[in-house]
Amino acid sequence: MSATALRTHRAGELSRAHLGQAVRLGGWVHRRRDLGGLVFIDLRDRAGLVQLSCNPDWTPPAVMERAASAGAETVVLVTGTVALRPEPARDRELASREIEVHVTDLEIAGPAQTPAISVARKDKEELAAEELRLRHRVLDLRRPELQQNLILRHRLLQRARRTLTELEFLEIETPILTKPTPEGARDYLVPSRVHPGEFYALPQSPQIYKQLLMVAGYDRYFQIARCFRDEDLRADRQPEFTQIDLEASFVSAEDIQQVVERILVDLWAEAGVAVARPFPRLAWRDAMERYGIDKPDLRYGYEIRDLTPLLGGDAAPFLADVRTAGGRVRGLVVPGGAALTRKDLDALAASAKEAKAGGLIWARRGSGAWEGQGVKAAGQILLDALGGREGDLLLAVAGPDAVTSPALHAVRTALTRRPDVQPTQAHAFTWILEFPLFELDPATNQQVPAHHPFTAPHPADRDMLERAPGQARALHYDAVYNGNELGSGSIRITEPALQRRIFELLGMSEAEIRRRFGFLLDGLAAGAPPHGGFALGFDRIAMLLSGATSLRDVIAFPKTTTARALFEGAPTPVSADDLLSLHLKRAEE
RNA sequence: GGGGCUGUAGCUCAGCUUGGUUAGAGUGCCGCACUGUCACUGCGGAGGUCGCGGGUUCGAGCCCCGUCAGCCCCGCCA
Repeated sequence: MSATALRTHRAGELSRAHLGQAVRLGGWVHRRRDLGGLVFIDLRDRAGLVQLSCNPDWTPPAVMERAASAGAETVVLVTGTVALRPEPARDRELASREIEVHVTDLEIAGPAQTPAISVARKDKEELAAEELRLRHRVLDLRRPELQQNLILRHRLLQRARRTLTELEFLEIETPILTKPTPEGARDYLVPSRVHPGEFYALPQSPQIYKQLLMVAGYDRYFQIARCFRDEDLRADRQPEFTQIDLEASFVSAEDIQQVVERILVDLWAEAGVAVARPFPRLAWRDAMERYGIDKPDLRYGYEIRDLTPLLGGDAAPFLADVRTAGGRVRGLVVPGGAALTRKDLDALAASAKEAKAGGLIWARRGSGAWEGQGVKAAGQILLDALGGREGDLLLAVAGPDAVTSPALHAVRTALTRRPDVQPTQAHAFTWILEFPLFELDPATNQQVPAHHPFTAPHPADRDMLERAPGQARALHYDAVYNGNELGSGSIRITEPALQRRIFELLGMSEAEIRRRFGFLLDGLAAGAPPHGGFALGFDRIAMLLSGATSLRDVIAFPKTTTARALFEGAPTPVSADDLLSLHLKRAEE
């Protein structure tokens, strides 16, 4: 399969099975070892490395000379014979260790300047600075690690396509030049040349299109969709990213979860990891109560408990104050945690304070005696009530849930990162169900959709929409893996009247609803089947499965944290003529 | 929008704490030698606007201010 007009094999494919065969290879000079009379070259291609052996016994003088002069990263075309290496010289490092290629001809096909960053790193040689790696991206992409990441990414994409196709999903593309929609993030806008003053937007997701495909009767849709959001970036966030986007008709939330579980199990299998189904399910409220976060890492224990009812009348006065103010005291038990040093405790307290907690209360039981801070009186009662044993540590935070949840999540995360802490399982998937339909935007004190405005309310909470919208649950579910949100989905609103009412609750006028979402409402009015769907963050999945720590290591040409492309140099200023033809004028400062 | 870290040879870094002779190391690069190496080895050599601008000082890689770039985090990302 790898044979072409110019080569018979890939270098990395050669093995003992090819002994004695005449081969022709094309690849890059990874390393060269010139012993004077002998020259060895490690030849690299996407399949791996093979050693080329140039020896006057089988290599003509002119070829010896060319081999000796081929610098790192030069592209060479090689003719030779696969041979067994001399016994003591067999290298255990290379996949093709037992064999080498006796070179009879070698041409320089693509001379290379001395590489600005090294592709063939020595043992322990540090990676070049990321800025240089991005600037010289072709060289960085030659590194076997990045090649492995992108090869795995390819296999994951193909596996997702195969699974979805087996499940009778149709891959349908949707527009990239689309209509600005008031989703959460800022849009990337594209000016129209033929319509002065008008703009397309790049899609933040194909959300409305996929719902309209359901209305159009396509039943099950998927797309490996590129999405664009003009927001500030992180290690796990790029301005353009890829989702495995899907939608299906005549389904319940459970149906969608089955499909997503199947995809995730197949993707993890593709990466060599077996995971069991079904995934555990956790209501959003319970996740917040037990872990303080809507994407808990279930590889670890340290569940959060409500200590408020356990506090007797002798509780410290400030705890009583918290209680009367409607807050609670919540905490967790660290088995064996009494061994933590004062410095460890200070570090944990710092993470709680960074999450805006007033402070971290602790109590520990050493050999018989109780020590503590803030809850001296209550510590023993609490630990006893929680089943804490000698050597255990109690950590607690007081205040409203909005304070204690993030603080205890931060404490719990800090605990799990301690080197002596072992996860109880390697791969912990979970579903988070029944998210709230709305949440309060702290900046504007306005009701905003927790997910997006097309999410259906929970049928049991339908009457709460008017009475207490903040209490209403949604048919919205997230897939969570080891504390990472992999994706999000929901059952959608299909009644035009209800969809209209949701828009109103979000503060939109009739005219605004018409202008922004008229095409969706018209679609729903055309006979909409019940439907719902999901979107998986594919880059993040590829990152987790390849063991990378940044999305940039699973994307061929990524952007920097300021959304710049250092390799090709985008964005870039355009000429006055270009602006003019787009009817644009640069705003004066 | 805010906070933090980093920026010295092609690359990776030391030097900065406490300002003072000619800014070092490893690697890469160039030259010479070398017939079984595999991080080849040995000898020799070239290579620096110390990110950029300004300031303090007799004197700045080092101190101060500003700025640019990369990375990490908060806000933001339905």
